[in-house]
Amino acid sequence: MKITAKGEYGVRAMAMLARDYRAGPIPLREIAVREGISYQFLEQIFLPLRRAGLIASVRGAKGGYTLAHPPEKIRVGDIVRALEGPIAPVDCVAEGKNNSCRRKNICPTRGIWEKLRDTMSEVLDEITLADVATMAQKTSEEGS
Amino acid sequence: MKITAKGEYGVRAMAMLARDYRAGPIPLREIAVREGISYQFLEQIFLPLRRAGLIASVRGAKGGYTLAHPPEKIRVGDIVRALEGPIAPVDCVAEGKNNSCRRKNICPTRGIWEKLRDTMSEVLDEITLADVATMAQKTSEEGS
DNA sequence: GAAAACCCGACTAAACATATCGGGATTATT
DNA sequence: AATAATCCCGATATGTTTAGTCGGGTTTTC
Repeated sequence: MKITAKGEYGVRAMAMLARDYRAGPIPLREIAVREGISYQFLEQIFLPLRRAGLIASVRGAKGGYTLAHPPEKIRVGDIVRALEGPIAPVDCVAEGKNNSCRRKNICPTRGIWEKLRDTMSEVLDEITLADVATMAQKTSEEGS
Repeated sequence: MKITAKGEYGVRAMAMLARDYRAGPIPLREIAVREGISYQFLEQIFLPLRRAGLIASVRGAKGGYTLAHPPEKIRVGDIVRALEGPIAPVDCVAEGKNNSCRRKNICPTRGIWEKLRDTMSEVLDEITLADVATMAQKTSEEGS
């Protein structure tokens, strides 16, 4: 019932891009150092994020990555889906895979997983990167 | 973001025990056959369920398993926790592991996972085995 | 005492997660 | 034009987890 390191790192990295939005592209190496994540592993994470249209890249010297949209337009659910695939507690109720399970009509537990899937999606789609930035703000104030 | 086969099979098997509650102990072999699950794998699943006090076993010939409590007293969340451990999308916010993460106060993403964890717990704890039996009833009526 | 059933640790093959490696392509700066 | 910074990306390696098997034990009924 866990997301992978890719998902976790991806959300953290995107949160950083959100914080520094409009500051020009940030090189991946810097993100890796600041978050304490392997540079080469982060590369693997940013590839699908770019292909999903969540980030934009600038190649060459002085290049790096920026959010492809303002933070309030990017939902945590988008990031998780790009890195982990469709949200689903069990395969047979995966988002976008409707009606494929042949036991659909006789499976007594299907309803559980559908409800769980929908709730998980809702939570992750309700939270945008702008919200994450705000939450971080609040947390560090409390923390001091 | 998926539960394992143990969790899925466990919930299915418990749903069957709920349906046949008060019919005397059901042998594991029968459950395995009826659900199409390997008998030896099911054994591995029923051990933690018993240790968690969710099922009662009767040894010897004519033995088998029954729910340890009425279906309406057993929550799907109990089953999942017994088989998968604490509910948590990431380790650092695992149920029962409060305050252990040292980045707790500076982590901008912690709030996401806490909210997701709480919502997942709520959903799974809201559904009892009695509800699952009812849902199955409804589903098969629609299906025909 | 034989058969039915639970009990339970140890093992294994395959899949998955978490990286690392090696090099190529693009662009800013000098 | 050369250099350095940076993204691009397939292949490989390593470790862990999952899903399932094996082999034997214990308890109880008939």
